[in-house]
Amino acid sequence: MKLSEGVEWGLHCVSVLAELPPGATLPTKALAQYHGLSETYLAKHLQALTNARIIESLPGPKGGYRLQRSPEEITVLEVVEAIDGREPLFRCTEIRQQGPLAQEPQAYRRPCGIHVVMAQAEKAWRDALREQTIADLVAHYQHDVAVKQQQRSTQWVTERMRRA
Amino acid sequence: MKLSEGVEWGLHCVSVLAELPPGATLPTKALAQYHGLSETYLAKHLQALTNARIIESLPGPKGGYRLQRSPEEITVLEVVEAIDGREPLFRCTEIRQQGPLAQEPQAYRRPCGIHVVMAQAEKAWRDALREQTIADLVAHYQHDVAVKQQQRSTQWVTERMRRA
DNA sequence: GGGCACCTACTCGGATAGAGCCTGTCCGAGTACATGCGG
DNA sequence: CCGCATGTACTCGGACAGGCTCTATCCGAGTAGGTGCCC
Repeated sequence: MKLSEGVEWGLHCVSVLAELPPGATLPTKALAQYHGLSETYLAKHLQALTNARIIESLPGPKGGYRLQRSPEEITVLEVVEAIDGREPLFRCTEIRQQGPLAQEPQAYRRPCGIHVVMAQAEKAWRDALREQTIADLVAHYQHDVAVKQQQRSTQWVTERMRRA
Repeated sequence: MKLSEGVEWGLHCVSVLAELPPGATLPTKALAQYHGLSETYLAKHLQALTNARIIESLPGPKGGYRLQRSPEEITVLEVVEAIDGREPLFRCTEIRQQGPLAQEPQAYRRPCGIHVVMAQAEKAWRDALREQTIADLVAHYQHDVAVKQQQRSTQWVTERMRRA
């Protein structure tokens, strides 16, 4: 089992969009070039982020993508779920109700113990992702990366962004 | 993303084996019938559990599977990793080092912030699974399921198990 | 000179093929017992 | 009657196809601006 690679792309791209001036947008082409990604495939994931109300798109020659909310209001979990889906990692198929020892359905009101354990672990995973926001990722980036490199990045983005 | 369905099978089967008398074994056929599963496909997962040193196999007509350690010493995480693999859910491909803004490799000594967040969440998930053992699952089962049903189950297994 | 209609270029959006992993299956290697024979 | 060799049935182990999701791509719908024409 592995997460979709698009999750990594989405988190990086949302982080880049978080550093844009208010209202400004950045087209798919620039976002793809920034990290050396496939433009067409990235477009698919940006579409998923749009459907999840995380980013919004402006069509047309001066169009592009920008955040729909402030970075503090977007959790990492939202981005992961938008791209990878909201279905649980572990899906209990209730095999305890199968086989020669199966009882009538009403005998299984108590949840399956294995299902409970897996759900608890999954909740811990989701909680950890929910505690971190895009703003935290940006702060981590600004703290770790050299100022000069950040200025290069800002200039590169500024040359390709479209103002509101 | 979803976990392999074999994880559910493996956890249920290991729980059944945990209730066997010491030294007794149960063949694949019985384990598959118990939950109404495909015998041949379940065999594949039991093989993975054998390679992971969780269960052990005795060949021959009186052969079968039994736990290699006591239920208290087998964590849920071990079973999950034995069947689903030990690779991390999120694999950072270091796309921050790609594109026109890439620096020399030595500039990336600090870990990627996104990678850190995903790894922390994954650790929370694994920790939660590591805290629970097969013995806990069995205890949950014995607490929730009616005694009469447990007796039916024990009898069914006893008729098909092989003594040491 | 000003306003308007048209055209072009660029962007996003959904629908369409290919690769890799999970699912499902089969047949062969090895073992314990039952059986029949020889002593 | 006892011991042994053989045959058989049953078990696990690894190698072999099919389906579905993720990966990757393309073309069409829509928009903003530029341009040329008309008033």
